[in-house]
Amino acid sequence: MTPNDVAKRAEISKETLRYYESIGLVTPAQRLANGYRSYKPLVLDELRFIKLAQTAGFTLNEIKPAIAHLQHPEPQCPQLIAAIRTQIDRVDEKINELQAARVLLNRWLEKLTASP
Amino acid sequence: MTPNDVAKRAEISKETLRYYESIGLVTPAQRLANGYRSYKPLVLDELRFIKLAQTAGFTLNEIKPAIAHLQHPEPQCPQLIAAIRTQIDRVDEKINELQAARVLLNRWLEKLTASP
DNA sequence: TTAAAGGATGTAGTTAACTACAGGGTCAAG
DNA sequence: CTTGACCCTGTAGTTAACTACATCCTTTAA
Repeated sequence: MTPNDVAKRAEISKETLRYYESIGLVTPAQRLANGYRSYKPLVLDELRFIKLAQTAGFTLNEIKPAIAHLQHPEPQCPQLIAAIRTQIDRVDEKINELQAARVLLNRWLEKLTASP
Repeated sequence: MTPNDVAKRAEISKETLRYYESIGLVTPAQRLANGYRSYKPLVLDELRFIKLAQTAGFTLNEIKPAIAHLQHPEPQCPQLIAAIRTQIDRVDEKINELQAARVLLNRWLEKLTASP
């Protein structure tokens, strides 16, 4: 796949794709004879994961090792399992925070829409 | 309250507090004869809200009008009510995204912990 | 064969949200 | 009457995550 294809499919810009590759976040594309990048479909999974992780509030630096582990799925790797568990905990924490925020917003709304 | 007090109570740095005031995010402190800042307790509510809104993924620019409305709670202000509803929707959206991320992480975990 | 579309590299600029000086003032305690 | 803990302003630096050039190369369609 060309950078353009990947960018369109993953709904990111080509520049961002290059940036991700430059910081070693996604697996680098292979190169054709002319030097053009050629991506494997795997990169789409990586990008999908990156997006999800970002909305989950993780930074690219935090996402990096997870992606790296994704590449080398040594079965039963206990570190990876622990890492995922940690990430799940952090997602849960974020969800709780958001729900707290939601409650607060709702309280306001009630105050404002209550009979004057 | 002194800047120090506020910072400690709100668990932010004095610099951040000054920064928030400088961009017009929180209600400015009154000044004593010597020029020192003196904050009203209200600022603590504002800071608490800012923290919540930030964890909810809102930027300071998005938070600003909400805070401003907080100051002038004209009863039945329909714009404020609409704004809060919008914010609630966005929080819900974020929660959904996080839950999707959680599902994905769990799937991975299951794959890895399944019988080899 | 040339023009458009896309590709490559390197570097510089941007935005958000802080964070850290530098250089000076105030004030209570000892 | 000085020391230490705060306070002030202004400005510059930092980090993350892009985003935008500038400059040059390759391939395909007309």
